[in-house]
Amino acid sequence: MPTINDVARAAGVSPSTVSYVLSGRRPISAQTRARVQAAIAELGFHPHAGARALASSKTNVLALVVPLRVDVNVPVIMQFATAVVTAARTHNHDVLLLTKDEGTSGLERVAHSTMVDALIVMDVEKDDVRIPALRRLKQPTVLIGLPGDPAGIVCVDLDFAAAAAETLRHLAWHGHRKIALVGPSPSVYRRGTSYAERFLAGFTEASAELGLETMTHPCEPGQAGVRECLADIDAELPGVTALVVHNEEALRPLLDQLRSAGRRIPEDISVVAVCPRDVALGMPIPLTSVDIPSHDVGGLAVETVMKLLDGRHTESVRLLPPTLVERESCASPAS
Amino acid sequence: MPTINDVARAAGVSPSTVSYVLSGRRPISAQTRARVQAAIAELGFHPHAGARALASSKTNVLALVVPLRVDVNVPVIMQFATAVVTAARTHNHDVLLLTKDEGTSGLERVAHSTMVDALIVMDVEKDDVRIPALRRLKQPTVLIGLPGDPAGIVCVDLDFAAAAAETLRHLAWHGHRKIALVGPSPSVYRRGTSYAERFLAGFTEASAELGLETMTHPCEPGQAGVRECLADIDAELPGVTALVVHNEEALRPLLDQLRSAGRRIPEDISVVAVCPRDVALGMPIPLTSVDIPSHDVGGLAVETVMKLLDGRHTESVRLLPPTLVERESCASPAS
DNA sequence: GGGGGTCGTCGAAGCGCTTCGACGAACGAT
DNA sequence: ATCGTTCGTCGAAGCGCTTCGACGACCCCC
Repeated sequence: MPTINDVARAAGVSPSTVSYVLSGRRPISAQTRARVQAAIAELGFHPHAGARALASSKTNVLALVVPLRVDVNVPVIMQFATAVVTAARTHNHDVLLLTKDEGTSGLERVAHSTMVDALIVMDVEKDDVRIPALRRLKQPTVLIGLPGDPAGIVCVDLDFAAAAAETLRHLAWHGHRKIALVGPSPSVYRRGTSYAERFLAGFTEASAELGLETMTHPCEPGQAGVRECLADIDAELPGVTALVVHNEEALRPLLDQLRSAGRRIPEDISVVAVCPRDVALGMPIPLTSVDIPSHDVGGLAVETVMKLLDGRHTESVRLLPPTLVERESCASPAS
Repeated sequence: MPTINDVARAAGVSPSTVSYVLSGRRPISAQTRARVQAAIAELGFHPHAGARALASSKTNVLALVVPLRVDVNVPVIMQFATAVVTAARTHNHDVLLLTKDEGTSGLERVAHSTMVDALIVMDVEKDDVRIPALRRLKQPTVLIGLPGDPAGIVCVDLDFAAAAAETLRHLAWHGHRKIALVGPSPSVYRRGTSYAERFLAGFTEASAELGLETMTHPCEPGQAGVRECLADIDAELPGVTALVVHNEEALRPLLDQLRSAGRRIPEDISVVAVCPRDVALGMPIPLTSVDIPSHDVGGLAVETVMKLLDGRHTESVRLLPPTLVERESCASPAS
């Protein structure tokens, strides 16, 4: 592996000049620059990342903390991750992958040992134990999600409360008055997962504002969970004409269940999903849905981190507005 | 951030002694070690990763290259990734996430700049353009998959040829003679994806050995693709009594399709899937399947990398034997 | 035509760690 | 007692890069 000294010698300049060619931090004459660049190309020189980090205190690496639980939506996580990696590369950064199960100590390890310049943390809970630790780090951090107390930490996410309101507005506009929310599994609520609570709160509030008759029900995974959930809904809110489904895994069995009960969509019951676009499109009937824009959120997280890294100011909480797209799962109730 | 010098001062020893306490590369008296460790704990010292990498030429970081295509099985990839990260951590390594779309240059970038000690590359194709580049790197590499010419590179994977044979043996044992393979989408074959070809070859060979009447058919994603695939199969191999499905995405629509055509599983038609265990279990009927042990393969990849890193020898191709587990989707044909 | 700037380049220091050689002390064997 | 070892520790060199201050050369303006 050639070093910067080899390049300098080959180009007949000093190592510092090579460095300045690379960084552009000082003016270098066109001829010199050309010679240096030729030498770099010829020798196949790549600066040593460790040496660079040591000298400049910059690693050009971001940490990305992903959950690896199974009850959480794998494709969504994957979309976030690829969005983050792709966006990071456009800013000349690489991504170090951490799993949530290392908890606080994992964050501290990579931060204290200066392996990364900044962190992006997914799957945030309401009273996330990692938050106090994150506040103490010298590296900037961006959360994907919204903890109970976001003070001192920058957060980005979809505006789930607005998303909930959006689904209800749409259904109300179609004329629905009795609407049930099929939520995530109870374990998600139990963990205090941020997006679940925000969606629930938005749903309840919008329901009151619109004067609707609604109920909410978590939904265990699997056929059995869905069956039970639907039964409870029918018992508690008889004559329900629309379902808002904020549970990607339940979606499929739920549609199956409705079909085998002879309830047609949208003739007998309307459904609005909250899920990634491709999931909504991959169902037997294309579902009217509020998109979960993993890609945008991931990209925004990276942009925000970059802003923080070069000291620019940024708002501390940034919630993306939801967009509902109409497909084929909503109609006016038969009445 | 305290440095090794701060620790040395606090413990009343020289920096090199602290280093030897950390690395254990020279004997240190119990008292000294205790004092040093106390100082480390008190100051919250973490060695600077860059400095360490520079001095020792070891980064304790692995690169993991994942595909980010959409036609490829997201949950499987995610399982690989988490298995790799988890296993890497047990060896005190972290994982840098690269996407396949950076191609050869991404590999060269992280390798030449000494960001990683070794690489693990997923989603290998038969004539993968990255292979020659990988051979040239000074860092050891482990492929998950099997290229056409694996010379000079270590590979680990499930033995897909054996897996195919296993499915046929099982179905033959049940008395099936007419069996069709529902394969991955044509684009997967077109790309020369290693596992698809190996499964196909194993299927064809075992079919001949067992004297079965079989056919194979790729399957486009989506309901339409499945419908077409089934129609072709019925046309080409009338009276087919069993299906081997090597296409995770097609699985669900395929079952739907069979059901709505009034073909019961396993009474009218048997199905063996090749997919991760949880996918097989998540279907309306628990499917008899050959497990794709992402977790084991990921773990094995890391173990292999570690072996290479400390100079131990390792076989150049390691294929895990498949295991078929019986569930409820196979029975003897009505005859 | 001399003073003040800017431009382009160099040299040296230093980032925080590992590692090698050296060296005194302690110890067992003769 | 003496010599050779092993044990435990230290000092210094160096890993490859960035960055700061310095310094000619050159240009512009009064």
